[in-house]
Amino acid sequence: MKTIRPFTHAVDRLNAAGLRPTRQRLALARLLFEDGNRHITAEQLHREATEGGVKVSLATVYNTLNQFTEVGLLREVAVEAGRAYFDTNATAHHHFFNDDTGELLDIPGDSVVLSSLPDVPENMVIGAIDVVVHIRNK
Amino acid sequence: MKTIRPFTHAVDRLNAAGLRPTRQRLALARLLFEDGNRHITAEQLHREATEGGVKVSLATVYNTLNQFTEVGLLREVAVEAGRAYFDTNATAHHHFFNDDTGELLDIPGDSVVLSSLPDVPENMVIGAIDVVVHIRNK
DNA sequence: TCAATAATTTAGAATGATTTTAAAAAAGAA
DNA sequence: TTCTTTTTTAAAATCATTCTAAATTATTGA
Repeated sequence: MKTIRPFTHAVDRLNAAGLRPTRQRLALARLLFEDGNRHITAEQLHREATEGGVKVSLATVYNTLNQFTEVGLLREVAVEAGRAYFDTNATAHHHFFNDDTGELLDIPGDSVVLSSLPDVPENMVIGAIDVVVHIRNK
Repeated sequence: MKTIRPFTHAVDRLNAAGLRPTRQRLALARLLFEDGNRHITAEQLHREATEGGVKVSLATVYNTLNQFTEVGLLREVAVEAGRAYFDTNATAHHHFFNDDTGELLDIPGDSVVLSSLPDVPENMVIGAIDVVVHIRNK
């Protein structure tokens, strides 16, 4: 029996996105996508790559995260001024943010629902809607 | 006829918050609170003060915004990595963010309602809930 | 295969926002 | 006043991120 696993391989994702599968991009894509959903900063990903023996510069990590975001492989989440988080789940969903630890967490499924939407100012359209639920230790 | 206007005077706000009403804090409090709700960055407030003839350093503007936030006179809103916005409406409410202009706007009244809340992870409590509706020109 | 061309990576400099430092100035208490 | 504490400040330091220009790598076409 064979399970359908779209984009199992990093190289497929890159090809589908029209990005050349370079050594660095492949290695970063593997770290990002091969192990379920992740929430990560550029520094964190760079450290992880370096510790895993992948030689890649911090500038390339930034470039790559931004490129992946542009083509829709990642979503950038704003939770704190000063730090950018990237989420490997690019579909619409919301987040817990642990104010104590700085950890970002998906809010599962539809457990947050916006029951009404505001009137949007004249000549404007709604893009993304971000809900961040700040949590801390009891 | 006399309208009840709590905290009309900056000095009252500072006293109530236990902050010494220094020249700088008073001037900044007036700019922030005497003219309806505002959404402002440190740089913006510093420029406004300077242009208005108030001599205050950028470091003091940062200090003051952080102190006001600590005592609950302001609320910090995270909409974009890299820039901190401060909102003079410290009560629970939500925001439009204009991705084109970087302008932050209150969403009026109860026009956004969260109809259900997610289960919070073990031993954690919910703090603030931030809803940011990104908008852009049609 | 071998240039020629184009895209990518990189180290390091530059930028922008914010914080820290240590000293001077201002405020409150005695 | 004078003493003590708090606040302000300029300047340096820090942190995240982007830019630059050169070196490397990938792709294309003969």
